[in-house]
Amino acid sequence: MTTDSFELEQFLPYRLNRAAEFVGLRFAAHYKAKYGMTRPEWRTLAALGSSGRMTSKAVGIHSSMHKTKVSRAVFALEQRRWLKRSQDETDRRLEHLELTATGQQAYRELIELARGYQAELEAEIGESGIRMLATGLAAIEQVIIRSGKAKLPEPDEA
Amino acid sequence: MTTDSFELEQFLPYRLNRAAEFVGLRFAAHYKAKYGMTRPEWRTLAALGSSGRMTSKAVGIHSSMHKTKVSRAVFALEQRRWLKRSQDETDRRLEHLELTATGQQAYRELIELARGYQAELEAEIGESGIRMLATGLAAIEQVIIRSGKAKLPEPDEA
DNA sequence: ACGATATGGTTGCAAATGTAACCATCATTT
DNA sequence: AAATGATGGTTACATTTGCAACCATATCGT
Repeated sequence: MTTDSFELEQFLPYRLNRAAEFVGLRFAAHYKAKYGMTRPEWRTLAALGSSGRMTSKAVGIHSSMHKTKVSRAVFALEQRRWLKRSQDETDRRLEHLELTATGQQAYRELIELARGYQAELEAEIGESGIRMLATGLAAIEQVIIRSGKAKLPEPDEA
Repeated sequence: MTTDSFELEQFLPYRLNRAAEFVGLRFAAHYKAKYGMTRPEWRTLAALGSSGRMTSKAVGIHSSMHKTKVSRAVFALEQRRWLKRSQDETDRRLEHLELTATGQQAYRELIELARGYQAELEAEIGESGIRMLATGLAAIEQVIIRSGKAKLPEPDEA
């Protein structure tokens, strides 16, 4: 009986993925063209830029990225002299990351780009569309948090 | 002036991507565990299962996948004897794809899985959340279509 | 009818990613 | 204080991906 129609077009995971991919790639094209940076790098920069000095682990939590992605992004940004590491004195396992002056400059430019893109999106999607989307996403975020993949970064700390 | 706060948490591409990843991976875990199949394979199966005989290119359009992804997925499904190809008689460049009996059986099971998961999601997210999300996604889909990445498959044809 | 161009589809190669194992350090137990 | 186990972070390896070049066939312009 339940053998009737199934349309990919109506399937939520599919729709979400397609929308995310479209919206994400279009933005990535901007910073990739302008700064040759990858998404993990952009996210790392954004995390450090907005929340300041923090560890790799904290970056991962802030930006929902796996250890290894963060590790490689940090390495790349370090090469570029956009960030510097410093060992924690009391716990020598962890190192604190911080944007350099150049890094902060790049951050400022990048968030301008991001704001511009978000505005562009809002114009295309329409105000009510955006509001609804945001509400729906918030609901999913709740599910994510409940599911244990929580983040919610307090002003400092993981 | 515009140098004030920027939070990744509020950035639409980021939020969309995280939600899509969460929702998508959780579903993928189901069919990966049960059938050892990849997402491109699942999408291909879904496209062929719901719309019947069509070409690789059409599959790509139906499921928003790049040529190469489709090509590889088709190959995998063929190995598994879930689909068979047949040359078009009048245009020998293209080949038509069709699910075998086994493939159709797998399809039926898979869409049961998908329906179950979608129901689960709706329960977690809540009815109003789902409605809003769907509306927001529809708005984005309009943008995608206008942007030239259209799909909109007529009963047959690319 | 012939060269240029386009189209469906595959493949080679480089880059991105995920997984698991790993290293070093810290915490806990005894 | 030694053994056990956790934790932050990196790395090796296999898999997945994207891009561009490619092959074969078809179409278009002349």
